[in-house]
Amino acid sequence: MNLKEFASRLELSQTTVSRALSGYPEVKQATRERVLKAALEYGYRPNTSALGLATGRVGAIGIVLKGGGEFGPHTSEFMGGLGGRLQQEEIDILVSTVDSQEAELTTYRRLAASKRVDAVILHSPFLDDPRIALLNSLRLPFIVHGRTNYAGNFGWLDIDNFGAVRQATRHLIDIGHRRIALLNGYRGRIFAEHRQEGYHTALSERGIAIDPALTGNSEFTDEMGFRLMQGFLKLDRKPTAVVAGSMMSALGAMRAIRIAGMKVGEDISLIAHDDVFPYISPDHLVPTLSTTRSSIRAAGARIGEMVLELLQGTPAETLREVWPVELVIRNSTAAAKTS
Amino acid sequence: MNLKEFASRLELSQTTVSRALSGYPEVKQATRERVLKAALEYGYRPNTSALGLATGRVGAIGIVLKGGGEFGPHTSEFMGGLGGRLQQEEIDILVSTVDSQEAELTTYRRLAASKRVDAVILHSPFLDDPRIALLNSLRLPFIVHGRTNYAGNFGWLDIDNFGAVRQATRHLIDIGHRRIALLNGYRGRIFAEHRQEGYHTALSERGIAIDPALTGNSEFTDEMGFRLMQGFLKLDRKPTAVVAGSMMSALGAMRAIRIAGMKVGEDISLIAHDDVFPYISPDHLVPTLSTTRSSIRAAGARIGEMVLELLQGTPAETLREVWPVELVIRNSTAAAKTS
DNA sequence: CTGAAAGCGCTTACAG
DNA sequence: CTGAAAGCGCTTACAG
Repeated sequence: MNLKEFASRLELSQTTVSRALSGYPEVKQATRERVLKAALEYGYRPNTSALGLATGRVGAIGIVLKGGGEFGPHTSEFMGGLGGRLQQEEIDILVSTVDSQEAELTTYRRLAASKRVDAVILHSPFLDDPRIALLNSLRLPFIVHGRTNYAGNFGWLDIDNFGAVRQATRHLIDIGHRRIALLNGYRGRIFAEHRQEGYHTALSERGIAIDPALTGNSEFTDEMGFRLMQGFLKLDRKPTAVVAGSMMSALGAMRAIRIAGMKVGEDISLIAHDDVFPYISPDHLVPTLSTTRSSIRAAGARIGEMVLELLQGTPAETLREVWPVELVIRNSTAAAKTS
Repeated sequence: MNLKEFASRLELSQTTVSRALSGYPEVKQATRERVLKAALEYGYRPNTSALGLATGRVGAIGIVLKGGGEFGPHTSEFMGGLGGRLQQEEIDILVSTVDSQEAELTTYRRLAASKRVDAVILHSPFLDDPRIALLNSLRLPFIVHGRTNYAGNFGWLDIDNFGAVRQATRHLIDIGHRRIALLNGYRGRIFAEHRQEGYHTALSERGIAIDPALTGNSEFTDEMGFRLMQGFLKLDRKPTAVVAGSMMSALGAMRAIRIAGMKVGEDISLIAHDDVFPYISPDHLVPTLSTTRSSIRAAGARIGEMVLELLQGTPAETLREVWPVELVIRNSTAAAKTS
């Protein structure tokens, strides 16, 4: 059913019905109630395309994902939070899949030119990310999950990756560890750079030399955690503690440690970054896992809110947040054995 | 830039430009080339809302996800495949998040009434799923990932869950196991029912009694695999073999087995269903993991194709596929110890 | 408080 | 092979 038919059934003009539905003040209360009730009864809803054409708003937020690796658990959780918040305003998420960085840029051009979304979420930014400049030039509103060094005027939400890893590393040093490994993301991604800095800072503060052999850069997967940990354990001077980038990396690392005949929380201490997945809890691992905790789902929800604010006219430069990260000590960390 | 401006720059009518862009045959070859070249140059693309209004097609396929659990690794992989195929036609995925079954139904009504998507993908169907009847009554085209018992006229793609588990269970029996556990999904979901039947059939065929204590029904997560396996290991008559529903369940189960001081592939045999995640390979586990293999990403891609065919007029009843599942024996399965 | 009508940016039947 | 114009279903400035 379209507006014309719906309005005629109510014996009102399209104008009045439209205004009643959109909450405009100039409609008599009784009329509005009658319209809203009838809309529910007939299941009338404005055609999105017509609405988009008339208002310029299409009620969708875009996110571009690389088909290969980016459809992972982190993205899922993030989108769960984002979608949950947007759903309250009946705004949906439009997912575009691409297979290269180049295709991603092309997709932003397409989304902007065809006015397919009201805004986009940019994620996992690089140092000086070319996507930022492109989105600015396309005048496509966006919020960044993460930060960049690009000095543009845009909103973002990031967690304190630097502080999280610095805190974790410091704690390990405090309880006697000197050979501390880091399972990090790929260089070039801002969050990985911040973590690396946090790690280096903590070590330097205590006068501990940095050994490049104790850093691994890869995806945050079980498998890569396993492989990198196996590599660490083959070193002549093995680490006695590890800071892992995610729960997935930690699971793989724990497996490698066990297979090598060592015990987590005794022979090797482990702290992982916990994005708070509903299906893997650090409290249920054996031993329970010390973590730096920050809900990526909550970040998604907040970013959804920030996008809504942005679209309502809030200046982008006021939409910037750094979330602190909490260190939670459990049983996977213990004082270094005196050798 | 809109069509009017674009056409006037080319000194052509909107009609001709529109036809050239849409590949209509009545346009002179030279004209078409000039238009296509200019479109690329100016970055002109039709406004999606206008296009949707004029044609009734909006270039998006919907998928409704429950915010809680459904944003997981299986969905991610599936969407990676789906999106990859749809992207070739510049069709995007519209994700709607809901938090209840009731909200899911409401969302289909909203999507249909507002003509927000051209079709939807239905996933994880139940026995006699109410969503099927609703989508039919809404006349919203859809393809089901999975099957249902509902006798409606619709397209679907499913893997042979029955055959996969029957085959795995049979193999374990063949190598001497009699106490075989099953880590399955929740009852009521068709795929879980099919797996349960495959398991029961294999046991019955060989005259092995079914012990309900050896079946666990839950999500396919590391944590649930761990917990359910711990439960099995507490039984007086422990299983000597396990069929796990996913790689995630298997990882948790392996952990539980190790913690109990047993060895996978020696004390306990394990076969897992492998949806082929790029980040967890059964060949890299220790021991390598025997699996029933079927790429959920490939299924997503094929379903994308089926949706496109459906929208082009292919009758739904001809769009039905059951994919066979391959049993791959690796080192996690071994002959039962003679006790 | 309500309504008639222009306009959003396309496609396409119709005319040439 | 090309174009003028109606129509898709809304919103909203304007008039009353």
